[in-house]
Amino acid sequence: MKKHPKHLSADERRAATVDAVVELAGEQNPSEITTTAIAKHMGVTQGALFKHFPTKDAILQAVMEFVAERLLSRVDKAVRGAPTPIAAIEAIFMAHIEFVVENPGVPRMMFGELQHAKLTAPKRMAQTLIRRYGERLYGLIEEGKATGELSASLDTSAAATLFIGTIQGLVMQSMLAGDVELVRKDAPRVFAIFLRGIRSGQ
Amino acid sequence: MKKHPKHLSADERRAATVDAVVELAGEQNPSEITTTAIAKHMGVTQGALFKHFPTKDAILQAVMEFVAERLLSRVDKAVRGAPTPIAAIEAIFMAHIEFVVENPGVPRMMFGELQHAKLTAPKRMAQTLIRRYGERLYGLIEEGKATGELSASLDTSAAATLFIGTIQGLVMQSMLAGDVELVRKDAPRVFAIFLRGIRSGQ
DNA sequence: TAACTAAGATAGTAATAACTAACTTACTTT
DNA sequence: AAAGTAAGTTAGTTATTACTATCTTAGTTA
Repeated sequence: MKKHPKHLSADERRAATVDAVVELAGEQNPSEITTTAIAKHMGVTQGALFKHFPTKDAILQAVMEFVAERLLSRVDKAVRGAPTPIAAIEAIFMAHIEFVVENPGVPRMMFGELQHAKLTAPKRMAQTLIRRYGERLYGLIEEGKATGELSASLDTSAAATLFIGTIQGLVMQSMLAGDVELVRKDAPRVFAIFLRGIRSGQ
Repeated sequence: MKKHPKHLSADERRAATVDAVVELAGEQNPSEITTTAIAKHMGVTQGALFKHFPTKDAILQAVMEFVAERLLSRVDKAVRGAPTPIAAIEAIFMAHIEFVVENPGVPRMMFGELQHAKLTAPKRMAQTLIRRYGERLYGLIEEGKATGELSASLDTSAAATLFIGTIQGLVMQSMLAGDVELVRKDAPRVFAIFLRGIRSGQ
């Protein structure tokens, strides 16, 4: 509910819709976000949404696509600026945390989508995102083992799982406390323990 | 849909209702579990549920109470049988994983409840459970630091957060793969990394 | 400026949700 | 065995959901 130019182009309206969903997901249970709520949040009637999306699922899919693109591009950027595998892993971690703090609705939506029994379009998007994310992690960890920075006996896929879980745990804490900023403060402390678990014995 | 004695006592019917919800949560999105689905799963009409619970929220609250009791009693049992703090922490971890594998709907329900914007009764139950769980963890970690098993410089609350996140990450993996058994296999490998992160220098 | 098109509003529909009132069946108690 | 009660069924009500058909307005092009 920021600015209300009545008429937007189709592209702009679609982008505004995605933004609205991401914002709403930061305030309320993603599974309770109705098309009416989305429309109201953008200052438009509910029916107008269906001029730009054939179905609600298509809206959610567009959101997941947007999120995937944004997050992965940040991850790639973080990797590029890091001199060593460990530095890259830490950079990814912090970039991810920053993304979560800025868009607290995103992990909640992701988790919500994954819970669906049948394989909906947005759920498939979420799966693809995590898979691609995991692949990047896997590669970096293997690289770290090769350079000797990380323990040679490290279980790579277990480490990747723990990495994602570490972030997940922080998100959960923030949901419990109802305070997103808490994540930013706790992140380095939790990451330090994770790092100690994977780096080569001094 | 196992056995259908038409008439049960109120207590039995309430227990059967809780069981039904836990089972359903293992198969489908918890937020999509309707009172109709619950009733059908127990071989009873939908209206019958409201002879035993005033509202749907009351059903969910009863489920959370049941879950909290069950999980915490397992945790306490695991602690009692462990000789050292590290052994206790590992026992809790494995007991929790076992609980999750047996009741895959539980973590999904918990996470779903926490996502609600307003503080519903079941959400408060979930918060209390995690808080009490965290307190036990905190105490054990401090104990481990005192005995020298755990690194003296360890950040206790960060370690507790990571512990929960470690389980959360495993659950997420299982939801991605759609295979709960996977958790049981991966758990020891992931826990090993966590342990390496918290225990005292080699 | 007239004609056309794209975006939005209005006012619906059908499906499904939680919940309820009235009735019926099974069990218990004396 | 009669009477009372607890448990369950039937058939609703109201509210809300995603989605849609029809009309109106704003913006663009000839």
